Amino acid sequence: MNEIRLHNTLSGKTEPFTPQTPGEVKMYTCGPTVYDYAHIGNFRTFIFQDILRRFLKLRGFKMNHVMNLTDVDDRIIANAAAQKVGIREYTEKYAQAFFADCKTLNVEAPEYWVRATDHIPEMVQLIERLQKKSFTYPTEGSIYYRIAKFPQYGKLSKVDLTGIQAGARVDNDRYEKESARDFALWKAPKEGEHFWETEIGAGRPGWHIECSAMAMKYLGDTLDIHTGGIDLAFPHHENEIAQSEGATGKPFSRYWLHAEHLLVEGEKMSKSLGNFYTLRDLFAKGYKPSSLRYALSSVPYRGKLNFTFDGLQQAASSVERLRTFSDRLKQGKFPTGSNPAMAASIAKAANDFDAGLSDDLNTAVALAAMYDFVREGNIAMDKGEFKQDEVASAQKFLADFDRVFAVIQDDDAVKLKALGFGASEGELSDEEVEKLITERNAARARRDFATGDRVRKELADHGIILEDSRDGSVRWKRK
RNA sequence: GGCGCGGUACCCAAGUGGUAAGGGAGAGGUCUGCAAAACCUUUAUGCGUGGGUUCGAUUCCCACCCGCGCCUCCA
Repeated sequence: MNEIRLHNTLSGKTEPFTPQTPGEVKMYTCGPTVYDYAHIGNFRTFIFQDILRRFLKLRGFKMNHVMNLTDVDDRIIANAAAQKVGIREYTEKYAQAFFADCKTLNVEAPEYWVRATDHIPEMVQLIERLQKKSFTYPTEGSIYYRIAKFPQYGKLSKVDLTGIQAGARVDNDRYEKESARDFALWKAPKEGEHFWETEIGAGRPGWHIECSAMAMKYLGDTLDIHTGGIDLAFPHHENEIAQSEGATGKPFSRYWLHAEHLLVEGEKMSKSLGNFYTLRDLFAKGYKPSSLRYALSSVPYRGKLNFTFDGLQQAASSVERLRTFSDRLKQGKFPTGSNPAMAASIAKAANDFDAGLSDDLNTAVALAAMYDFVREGNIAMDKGEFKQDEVASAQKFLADFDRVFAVIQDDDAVKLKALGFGASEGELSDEEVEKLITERNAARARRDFATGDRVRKELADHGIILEDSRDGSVRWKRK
């Protein structure tokens, strides 16, 4: 067990991680705004936080993890109005799609999924607390946060407020603010917009207040870890800090972790460049969920990830290598006895794996540890030197690996089918495959290789790959 | 302009003051009836460029070039 170290945006340093309560981690993740399907950039961040929570769980921590769905904002209000449906109805579709996408990518459900619109009273209460402490001021029915009252503002993102003039308008907000950086806690209703009637007036919440209110409701005043995409550090997280710490006077989160963005083919992903992808776009092109998960998790979270289709293909090959080895371990017949060298190799790999992830989730190093073991394991198996006594510990290591990376277990076809992909016509059933393999074996037994190869070709045309092994048995898999 | 990130082989990518992990791809080979899988060899005397510090730098310092992000909604 290596010391877990995480890079804290707050300090700008990589620090040893210890939760407030031993053995238990209070974590909050800024989830998606459900106004559309989530894209691969979103999932880079969500897979990062998933790997973090999975690793912490592997290390024995009990997770108390909250993830929100922002289901009220300008885009949602505008889109729902355009479609003449309520915002709940509008967002429900995308919320369900998001859950399905998470499931498809093996992004674990947090302990709590929370929605902004289910927590209006909590937000109102928090705003009232801030009002009592003079952190707010009203303007034309809206309520703003007075940043001048919170001197530490900027400590997370290191923004420098000098030069921002009071009263300046830096956006097209039509309400008057005392200072340009002041932000809305509560927005007065606009004509025809959805609004809530509350103790602090009619209106709807500003964007930042939901996270403060929900995080503190479920996790208490001080969280252990708060995660999100790098773009959220400012202003979203900075504002969360201002709101929460303004109200409680206590640190809001002890560690802040931010995932870098991804690029697509070296460029910023954007709809206008035509390089904007949702999961469904990729699955429709025939890529597998496991390939995407691998591609998005193999580059450590703090660096930019250049997403390319070539990279997706490479990821598919890498996953295949792991799966082939895993199958070999499962199906192989190993000689009795033990092999101390192999036992040592497994132990070293397991430790290197843990050391990699412990070092601020260095997934590249963790993967390298696995591949080192795969190579050594294959060599030993080829020589018949992989013994029964090591099977259990090897499988344990693979299982632990997959508790974090979650790519070895092969259920891509099932996942795709659930989303309505795959299941291409002409797909062979397992029985049909087995029948053809039997046919081929018979042909090979009488050294009729022409027939045997014809059957193999037929199977290949249906996406079935055969592997003849030395003992005469045949392994097969779907491409 | 302010703050920040990055530039390592064909591609992805880790990394350290002492001479470059791992994966993918290509080439050759072993095994195989042939494949597939696996394994072996091979592909950076060099880690954006130019200086400096040092016995020694890819790793530290300075300058410069290039790409990118945030500063306004954004994972």
